[in-house]
Amino acid sequence: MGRIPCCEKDNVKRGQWTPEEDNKLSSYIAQHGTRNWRLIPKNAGLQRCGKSCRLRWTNYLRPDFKHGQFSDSEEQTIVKLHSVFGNRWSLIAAQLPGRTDNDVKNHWNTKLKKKLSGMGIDPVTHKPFSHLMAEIATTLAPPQAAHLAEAAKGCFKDEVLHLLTKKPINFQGQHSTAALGNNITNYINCKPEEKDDTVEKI
DNA sequence: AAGCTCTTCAACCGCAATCAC
DNA sequence: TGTGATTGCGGTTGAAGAGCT
Repeated sequence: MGRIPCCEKDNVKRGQWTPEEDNKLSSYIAQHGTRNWRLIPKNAGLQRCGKSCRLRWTNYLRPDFKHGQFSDSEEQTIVKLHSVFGNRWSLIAAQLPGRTDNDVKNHWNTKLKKKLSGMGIDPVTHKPFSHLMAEIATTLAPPQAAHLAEAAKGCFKDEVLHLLTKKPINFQGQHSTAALGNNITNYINCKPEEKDDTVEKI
C-alpha cells in the first residue's frame, strides 16, 4: 500500500524549468489563479506535478518575487528573527516582502551561518562560542579544560582560549536572544542595551 | 588547459497540518 | 467525526558555475 503519490511519476518532467514552461505556468495562473495545484499542470499543458508548479510559482515566478542580493537590513532581520524563531523559515520570510522561505533558508545556510561562525558566534544558540566554551569548561577538570582549549586552537579566537584557561565564569546573569521570549515585537522594540550585540556585529 | 573541489541555489522529498466532504 | 485530498513546510540533494591547483 503506502503513501499515495502526489502525481504519476512516470509522465512527469523533473529538473530545471525552461522559459517556455515558465511562460505557460505564468499565463495560466494570470488567467485562472492558483486554485487546485493538482489540476494546474494538466490544464496549463505542463508535464509537471502540481507540487513542482506551486514551488516554481512561489519561489520564482510570482510577480512580487524579489530577485537579487539580500540587503544588510534584510540580513539583520533574518538574524534577529532566527534567534527567536529558529528554523521557522516561512515565519521569517513573511517579515521580508518578496522573499520566500526557500530563499531565506538558502541564504542562511550558505552565507549567514558562516558569517556568524566566523565571528565566533554559534548560529544555533546565537551565543558567542566563548560563552559556550566557558560554560563547558566549568564542568571539566583543569586538565580536560586545557585539552579542550588545545583542540579549539585554529577554530576560535585567542579570546576563547584565554577564557578556557582562566577561572570558570558565571554567565547565568546574561541572556541569549533566544531567551527573550516568543514575541518578536517585544524583542525588536526592547531597549538596545537589552539586546545582545549579535546583529550589530554583522 | 584540464581536472578537481567548493559554493550556490533551484528543485525535490516526505511529513504534518489543514481542508472538504 | 472520520477520512481522503490538498497544501505548506523544512530538510536535503544535485546540477552548474566559480575558483583553485
